Amino acid sequence: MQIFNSYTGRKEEFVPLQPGVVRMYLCGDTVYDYCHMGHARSKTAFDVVRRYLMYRGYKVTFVRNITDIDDKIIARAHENGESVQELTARFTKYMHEDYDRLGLLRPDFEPKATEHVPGIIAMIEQLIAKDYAYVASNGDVMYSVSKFAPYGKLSGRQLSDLRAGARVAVDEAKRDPLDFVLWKRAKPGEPHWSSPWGEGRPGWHIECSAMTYELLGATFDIHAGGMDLKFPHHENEIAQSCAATGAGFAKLWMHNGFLNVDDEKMSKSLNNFFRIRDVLDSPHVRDPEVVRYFLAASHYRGPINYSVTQIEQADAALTRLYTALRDIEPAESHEPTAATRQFEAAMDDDFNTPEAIAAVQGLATEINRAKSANEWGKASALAAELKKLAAVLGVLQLQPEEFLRKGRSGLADADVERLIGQRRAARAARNFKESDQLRDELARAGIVLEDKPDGTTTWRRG
RNA sequence: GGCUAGGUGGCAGAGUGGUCAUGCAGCGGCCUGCAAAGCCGUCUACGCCGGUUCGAUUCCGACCCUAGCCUCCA
Repeated sequence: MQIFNSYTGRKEEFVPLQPGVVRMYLCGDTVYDYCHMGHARSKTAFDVVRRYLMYRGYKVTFVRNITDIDDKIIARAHENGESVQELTARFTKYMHEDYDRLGLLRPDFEPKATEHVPGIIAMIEQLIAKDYAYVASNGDVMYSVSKFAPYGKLSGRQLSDLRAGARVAVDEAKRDPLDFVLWKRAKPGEPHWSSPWGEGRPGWHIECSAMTYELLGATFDIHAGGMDLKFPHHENEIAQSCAATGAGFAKLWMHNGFLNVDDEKMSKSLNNFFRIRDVLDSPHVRDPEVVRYFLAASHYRGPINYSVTQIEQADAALTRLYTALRDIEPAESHEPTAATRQFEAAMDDDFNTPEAIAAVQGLATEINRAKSANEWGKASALAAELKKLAAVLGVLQLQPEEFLRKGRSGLADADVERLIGQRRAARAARNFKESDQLRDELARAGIVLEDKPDGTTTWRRG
């Protein structure tokens, strides 16, 4: 299996540190607001990575953190007139709701920054002892970037370039403008923990270093996150962890591309911001699997453009798969066909989900051919294969009729059945004028009818 | 300004030194009372200019354009 390593900029053969076991860390969210589609993209991309590693027989330990203390959280809690705990508990709950709806497998560990303060303090003490960190004049503890020679390697930057491009106002307390905060002295009224440097709280970057160390060890297999975290967050994690432990930290770095809207980054200021729950509740999304299909239809490292058109295309493509599975009972077991080989080859090549989807769609065509030829045993075996592969992408987990009849448009199921009954009577009487009128009426309500050779009629929401 | 990705047919989106991506949409056919679904067939491509090559969308160089990062951010 080849995986693109952001650290080296190359595809590399994946060899876990321990045979058969993969330890993986994904940067989670800061819980001060609802999760948006960008979060969905990143989490779904690595959910697919995790599922495929499991499909390949690895035992995967998957850690995704929750940042439940930082400047934005404190500011938002203050605005809302609620405590930090109330705010973060609420948005953690919403996050779980959204991620569960998206069908993300729950992490094996979901550490919170506030529950790992002792480990954070211990690591900062290590860094000070090894002279990688210092207590600044304002009482904050800073990481001294210039002490860590490989700084900038992950993001391909030179310290000199960074300094030249720095647009940050120079902080008097820092010895170098690129130094970053490990421990922040608490201002009055802010949440705080006792430390050797007085009452304060952790900086943002240190939590991931401390929590990976505690849960996965000094070195582990895969560290993943969004492109935007590459610098400075992941660069800083490397600096902290390697300096503190003297070991190698993550063996492989994976970064997902952005989710854009109208070819621009999604942002609140551009008013092109989409929450996960609003998208899942929108009329174009009959089921969250549509969103998963949309996300899997692009490669995880490239940019992806969110639009209603894209969602509709994903719905059409997924509808095709479910349509193929209609009227078939998937077999208990099956022999893998060329589609499985194509799927695995695609996924083995840095998780090429678009190519994997091509294999899945090809399988749907094979099923339809088998059905046309009345080869039901073959269709049944292929259906089992299709469902198994699709499960890696997190789709095709519903009963076909359940998916196809979902949707917000149109009539209640009972009304649909009643009108179909009337139409059946009209057709039996060869009153095609009336039967076509009934079909048109249903079509206007978003119901698509399909007459089968045996005289029965099935329906779906279009 | 520095750094990083990318520019593929009507739309979306893979990939490859010379033969098919895939889905949707279009067109022709089969099926159907007519449709729908399905099947068969089929048309629209590889930013621009050079170079390497028997042959480049694919390799190399220049150029143009787009997005992202350099500041919290998936």
